[in-house]
Amino acid sequence: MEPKWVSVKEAYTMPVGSVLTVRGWVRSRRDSKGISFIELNDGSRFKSLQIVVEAGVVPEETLKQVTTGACIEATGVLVESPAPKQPVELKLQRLRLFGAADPETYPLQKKGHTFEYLREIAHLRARGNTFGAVFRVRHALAYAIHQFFHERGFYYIHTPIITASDCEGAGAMFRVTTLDIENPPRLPNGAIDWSQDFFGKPTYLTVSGQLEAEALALALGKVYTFGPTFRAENSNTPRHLAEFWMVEPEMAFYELEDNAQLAEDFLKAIIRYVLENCQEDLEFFHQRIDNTVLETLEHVATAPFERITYTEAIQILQKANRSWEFPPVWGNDLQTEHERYLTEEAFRKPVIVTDYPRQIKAFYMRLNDDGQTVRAMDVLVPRVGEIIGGSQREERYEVLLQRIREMGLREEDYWWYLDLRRYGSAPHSGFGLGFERMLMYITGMKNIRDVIPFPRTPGNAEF
RNA sequence: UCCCGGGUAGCUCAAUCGGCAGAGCGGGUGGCUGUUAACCACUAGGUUGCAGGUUCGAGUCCUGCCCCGGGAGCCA
Repeated sequence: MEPKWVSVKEAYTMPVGSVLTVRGWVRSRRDSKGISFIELNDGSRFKSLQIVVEAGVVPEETLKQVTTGACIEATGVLVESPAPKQPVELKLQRLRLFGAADPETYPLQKKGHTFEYLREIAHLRARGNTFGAVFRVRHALAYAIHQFFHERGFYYIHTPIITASDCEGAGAMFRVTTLDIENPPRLPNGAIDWSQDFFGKPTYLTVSGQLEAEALALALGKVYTFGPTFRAENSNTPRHLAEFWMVEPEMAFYELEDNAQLAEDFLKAIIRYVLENCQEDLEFFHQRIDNTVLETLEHVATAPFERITYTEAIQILQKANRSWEFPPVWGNDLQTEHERYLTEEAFRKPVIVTDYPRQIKAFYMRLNDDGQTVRAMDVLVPRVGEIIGGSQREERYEVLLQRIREMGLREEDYWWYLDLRRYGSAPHSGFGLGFERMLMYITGMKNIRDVIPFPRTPGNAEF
């Protein structure tokens, strides 16, 4: 009978004496006289499995090809390791080479590389410690998000990727077209005739599924989306991507306070899940990437978030004994330096800021009775800044219509969105979480391009 | 898009005032009975981002462009 093929992760749980087969990629090989050691990693966990090759077990020509990056199958007996660095190791009986990796050209070395360099070889970087850990945590976080909402009675819905509304105010959009851009059909006046395009009108990649999610929330009660989102802004920062993933819950009958409470419970729950299920990877991030990660996560998972209004935030900033590049003034949006001060210095924990001036927020946010502020909320966290943005939505038809008009938006583009207020309207709220920003926060990674497998940024769509 | 900083061997970096382009790691060869970023010896490896200019002479100075990073804006 063939020995059982197991993952490295499974191998570590099997009893000494088991005969088994593992398959994976060689991290390194160390030779001594008459004995070789292979570090084999298959991505199933952070730790590799040490394979011991005694003289004569493998032909020398084969062993020579077992270099960093090569893919092999190893069959042998699990034995206790005499060395302290690993409890068990695999004493090799049979080796099969799936794919060699020419050491003269293989771009990954045993030793560390800069993240900038690894971005140029994104197709290979997941084979290293850091990116293997990032992508395992990425999976765990996605799973935790679905689990959180499912357990609370939310439905996972899918909103369109292609949209015709270009006026949500969330930034520049990517156009989607099948027209011949060298020679588009034109109207008599020379303008491009979009009625001949695939959808009969100009279309774009979505910047948010929120408006459609509201429609579903006003039928199913509690829903959420978790999908790709696109922004064509020429943003060149460690916190922005042109293509990123966003989680957007939307709840009927939730007011702003319920929304904020959900956001806090949500962040705490998904952090707790990762703390409990990704210990080995998190320890790596703590040791090698950011030595504050573990305390920060433990703290956020337990300590209550701070809640202040925008007006209170401005007062705190104005009283702060320090100089600002942009002095805080009521009516202006909070600058990055302001957000960082609030969350990193004033409170040293996540802060939920609510009730922003109406002029600086989107048309769909519910107007407060003061007529000056809207029921918006941003969740700010140390180092990353704004990680969640949300609001209670304006459910009053007349007020919403007036807001659309005063923002200079075209009423006819929002006919169905207004319909939701015309027929069976209800108070409702929701928010958006930047999935990659959450991953940055959890892993301590400093650049958003290093928490997504193949980042899309201005000038870069390789891979 | 704006403001800074950078681009030299496969990788990470050094090169004084403008004067012979170097090191560590990685690779190759050999050695070493249990290694852990193994170790020891030897060895190969260069269009100094691209295009011009100044100069007896440019990695170094000047101009333009490209790319990368940090900060800002926009936002999640």
